[in-house]
Parts: sequence; C-alpha cells; structure tokens
Amino acid sequence: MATKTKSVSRPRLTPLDALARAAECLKTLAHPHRLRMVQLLLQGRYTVGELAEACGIPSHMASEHLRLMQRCDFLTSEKEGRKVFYLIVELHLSSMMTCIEARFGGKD
Amino acid sequence: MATKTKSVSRPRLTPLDALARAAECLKTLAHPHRLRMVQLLLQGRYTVGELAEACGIPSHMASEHLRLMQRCDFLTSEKEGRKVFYLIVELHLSSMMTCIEARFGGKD
DNA sequence: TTGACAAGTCGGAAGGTTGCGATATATCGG
DNA sequence: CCGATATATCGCAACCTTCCGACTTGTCAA
Repeated sequence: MATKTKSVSRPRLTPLDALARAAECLKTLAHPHRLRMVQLLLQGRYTVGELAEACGIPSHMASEHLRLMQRCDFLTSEKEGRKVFYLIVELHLSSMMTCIEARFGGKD
Repeated sequence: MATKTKSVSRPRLTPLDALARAAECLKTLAHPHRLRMVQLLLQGRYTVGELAEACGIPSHMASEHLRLMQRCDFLTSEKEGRKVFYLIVELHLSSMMTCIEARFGGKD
C-alpha cells in the first residue's frame, strides 16, 4: 500500500541531474534586478549602463548580474568601442517570462 | 543617443515589487528536490514520506522543503490520521514546469 | 498505557549570495 | 600623452540557505 505508484500515464520524471541544472538556472533568474534585465533584453540589446540605470543600481553591479546570467548561457555580449551590449541567447527565457508575467504581471 | 527608449510597443514593465515577489517564488522553486516534488505533485497528492522516499532524503527534510513551498502558496496540506498529504494549489506551477521541462527535460 | 510510526521543529556548522567600495582595464576625444 | 567614460574585477562584511542530528508532538494498534 505504500507502493501505490499512481500508475496512469506517468509523464517521465526528469532525471535528478537535469533538475539540478534547472535549479541552478532558476536560482540565477531569481533576483528582481535580473528579472528586470531579462524583461528589457527580450525587447532588444542593451548596454551595461542602460540596464544599470533601468534598475537603479551602479553599473559595476549590473555587470556582475550580467556575468551570472552569461555563465548559465542566458545571455551573450557584443563589444562595440568602450560599450558592451548584452542580448539574450537562451530562447526559452521568453516563455519563462511569459509564465512569470502571467502570475505576477497584472494584478496579484 | 543614450536615451534611445526602444519606442515600439513597450510591453509594460512589471513593477519592481512584483518582480521581487516573483524572485522569492523562483528561489523557492530553485532546488532539485523541490522541483522533483512539484513534478510529482502535479500528478496528484502525496504524503511527506512518499515524497521523501522519491527524493531519497529523510522525511524531516522533505517536511522542511514542503513548508517553504507552502509558505509561498505553491502547496496546501490535508491531514489524515497520522499522515499529511500535500497538493498543489498554485495552478501556474503546471505551465512553469512545462517551461522547465522544455528546456531541461529531454536531451540537454 | 505502551510502543511504533508520521510529521514537524530546533540549533548549529558549512557554504553560498548580495551589495559595495576600491581598484583595474580598455577606449575614446582632444 | 591626458582625462573622462564604460565595463569588469577584487575583497570583504552581512546575511541567507542547506543539511543534519536531536528532539517534540500527534496518532494509531494492541
């Protein structure tokens, strides 16, 4: 009776190491300023300074947040003169943000 | 030129305090065992012991994870005798897990 | 009532994250 | 070259999270 196994159409459990990688990415996303940056970057590319100003934080902190998001392959960067533009490469971020906005975007 | 404003159809930025709440919830979700529990609970209700065994962790730690998820209104619980069943109340978790599985579920 | 079981709580050690000032590197204008 | 600007890095203090053993509470069966 302990082993009930909920037989009907088990939708294949994701292996634990994949969940561990998913958890890493979610943790990276789980910060108000980083969410704001992703929301902006889904509309096009921005420089560090633009993102910093939009978040109301010093640019060296924006730089740090962007580094974290680059580390888990959310973003990439393009250097142009002394500016660096960041842009999204992880295409799943779009549907992810749609989920998040569906829950937290409109009213509560 | 710094103020470029990306004029075309700005899809209303989520207010920062909503993003802060979103970040809290994402942080709660961002743990391999909690992701596994959510994945299971999307199929029906489970007791603490069943979830603990499925994750390969002691039940008092499962209890702690479940408490965190209950705190941000992902789950609720139903006591029956000496067992406690947990089940999902945050309906957005379904589409959220679909996003996560789309990125981490199949191959890489 | 007693013993076993299920779940929850507490305190602490280890490690991770955040924010920040100070500093470093690279590029531009003149 | 110089000074200003843009970005990145470093080291540190404060805080938070995770895990774990020990313990408590509540329920069942006999």
